[in-house]
Amino acid sequence: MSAREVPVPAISRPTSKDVAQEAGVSQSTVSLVLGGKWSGRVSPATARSVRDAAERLGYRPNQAARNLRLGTTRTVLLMVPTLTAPFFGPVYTGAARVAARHGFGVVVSTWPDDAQGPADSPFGSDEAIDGILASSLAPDALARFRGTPAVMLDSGPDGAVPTVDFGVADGMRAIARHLAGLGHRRFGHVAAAVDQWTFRARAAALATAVAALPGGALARDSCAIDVAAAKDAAVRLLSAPHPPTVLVCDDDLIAAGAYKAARALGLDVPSELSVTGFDDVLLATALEPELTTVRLPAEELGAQGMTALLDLLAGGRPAPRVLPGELIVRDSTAPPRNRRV
Amino acid sequence: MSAREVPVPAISRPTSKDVAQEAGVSQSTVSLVLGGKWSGRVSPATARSVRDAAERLGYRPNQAARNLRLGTTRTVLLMVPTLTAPFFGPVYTGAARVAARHGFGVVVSTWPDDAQGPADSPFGSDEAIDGILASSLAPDALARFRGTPAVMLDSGPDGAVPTVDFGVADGMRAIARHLAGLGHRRFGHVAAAVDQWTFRARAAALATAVAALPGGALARDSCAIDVAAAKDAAVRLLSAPHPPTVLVCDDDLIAAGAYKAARALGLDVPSELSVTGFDDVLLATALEPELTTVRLPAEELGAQGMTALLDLLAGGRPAPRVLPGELIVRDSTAPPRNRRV
DNA sequence: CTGAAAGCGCTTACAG
DNA sequence: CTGAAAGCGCTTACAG
Repeated sequence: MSAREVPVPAISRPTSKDVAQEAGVSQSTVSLVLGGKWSGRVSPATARSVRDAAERLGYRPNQAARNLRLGTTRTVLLMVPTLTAPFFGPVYTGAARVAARHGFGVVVSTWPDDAQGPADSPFGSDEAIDGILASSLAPDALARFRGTPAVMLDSGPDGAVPTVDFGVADGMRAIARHLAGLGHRRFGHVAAAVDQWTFRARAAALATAVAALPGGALARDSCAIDVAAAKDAAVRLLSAPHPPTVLVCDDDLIAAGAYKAARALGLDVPSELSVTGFDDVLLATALEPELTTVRLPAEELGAQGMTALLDLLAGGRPAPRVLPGELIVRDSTAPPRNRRV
Repeated sequence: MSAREVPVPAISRPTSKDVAQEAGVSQSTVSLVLGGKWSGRVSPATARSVRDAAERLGYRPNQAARNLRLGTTRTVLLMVPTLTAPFFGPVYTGAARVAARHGFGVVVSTWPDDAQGPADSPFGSDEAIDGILASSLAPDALARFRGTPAVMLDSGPDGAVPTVDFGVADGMRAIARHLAGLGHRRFGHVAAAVDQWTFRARAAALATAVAALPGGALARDSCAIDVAAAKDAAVRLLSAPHPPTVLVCDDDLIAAGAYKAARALGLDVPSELSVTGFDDVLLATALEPELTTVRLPAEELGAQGMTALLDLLAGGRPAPRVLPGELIVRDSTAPPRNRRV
């Protein structure tokens, strides 16, 4: 060994060419075999030797080359309003599970708070995606993505784009029915002050249900999806001349705020005030008393949405889907009791 | 127009070749200009005309081609134990924010529950990543990624891999100090039954702090990070002959379980039992009374981790970082009161 | 200051 | 049943 020897080349991953050489076949054969398109075109013996060679070398295809050749990225963008709300973790999980099964990856992006320039686009590798899954977006948030195959989640029916939604109206009706059955007539709606289809649908369903109830009355106040803001809104509702006997909340987190309002006002839940939530996130069972709410299958939303998007990408025309919510009765609802006004 | 005309080609995105033609220059010039490497090599006038042409055509470079040529994917994998825990949303958010600023995307993967075969690998596009950010993992979970640049988050110091951690021991000491100052001597530790560095560090710090306290006594029970399991563990601790006057919980969710145990046993928090949490997730202020806990800067963990990984990818050797937690005193802790045993 | 050419690693007609 | 060749859209030496 002399000091003059050539520098060792950097270790690099084996390519299909290396596998071909190792197996003593051509690159085409390797591609056919490893791509699963060999039957009837390559002899079983050759196929086996290719597989063995690939295994020996630890070969893994270069995705960038594959993508370039195929004109696809096998990556999908999931766009959500925020990742800090406990609701979106499961949505991602469901979407990623289905995607992985088809060799797709999922990148998440949160919708930028401000309409920043495209230079500050939420995803660095701009446009390196095959499709987009947009969840719980404001009305025309999708506008700037025209051209990219998209499926909308939890954003309401749309003529132009395939959708997957929750049956929130049914869920709200189930709450109203449960409460009416308990004897409630004076409802307070602590609504989320968020311009999304799902909240408009909840408000409309509740209003209709209460209106259909003999003697039914509904007061509404709205707030950000935030414990402190919800507490304030609930206090306002409960301080009215003829206060509601139940607070129907648009979200479990808002219900937590309603609990605080009740406590501040010296009202026991549920004997003096019933409270309901929506979503059934972890918080619902962490609260005391445990919260009556509507369970929304968030993971299923992600999974079904991804299934629809994959279908769309394959040239299909997926039908709109609605996933039913489920009323979960726990300990925060009870018959109303007369209360000093 | 005859019925024989050739079918219109599918609309396809413009390439750098199209831009070159539009601007009347070569593809090389386009690449130089758009890649920002033109100064001193291309005349300002030419550069301008290239930019204009790109703008007119709405050109956006094909990432797959770029990746193939450059041998990089500009994608990083964030691996977390679960996405349903409220802690990881912010970690992702912080990581993605820094990544986007450098033109990188972030794919998330949850560590598979079971050691499934590589065929069922968590990420579909196996290996289409430049690096990996692994958060809160069990000891040798990273083993199968040897070869890929990695940074470990919240997994404890490691000789081989750059790390970013929380100062959990300091946080636990701050809790112990706060409690000791209030007069507590009999501590109960509701520990997370999870084999992660962070929990071992918390347990060790608490044990040391209590041992250093004159008259200090510590009992420990452990449970899954789950409200119901935590309640059971707390009940066990509180049913001992000389029960603790405070329950130090490894997680805010566990603290919620402790609240339930207190309620079931008829103990008022904080007058008859103090409770502390860890993390400061949303739940901490949703509970009644609001929880004294240690805030862990989760988003900052993601951001610092990504910064370290980018540094590593650029050939640097990032130093280990420790992010301090902050004791947040709320209403769940008070001086102990004698209690019938 | 600018262009022609090579090559990243795949997949897929096409020829044999 | 198998191989040689083209080409996806970039970037970067290299020549001029």
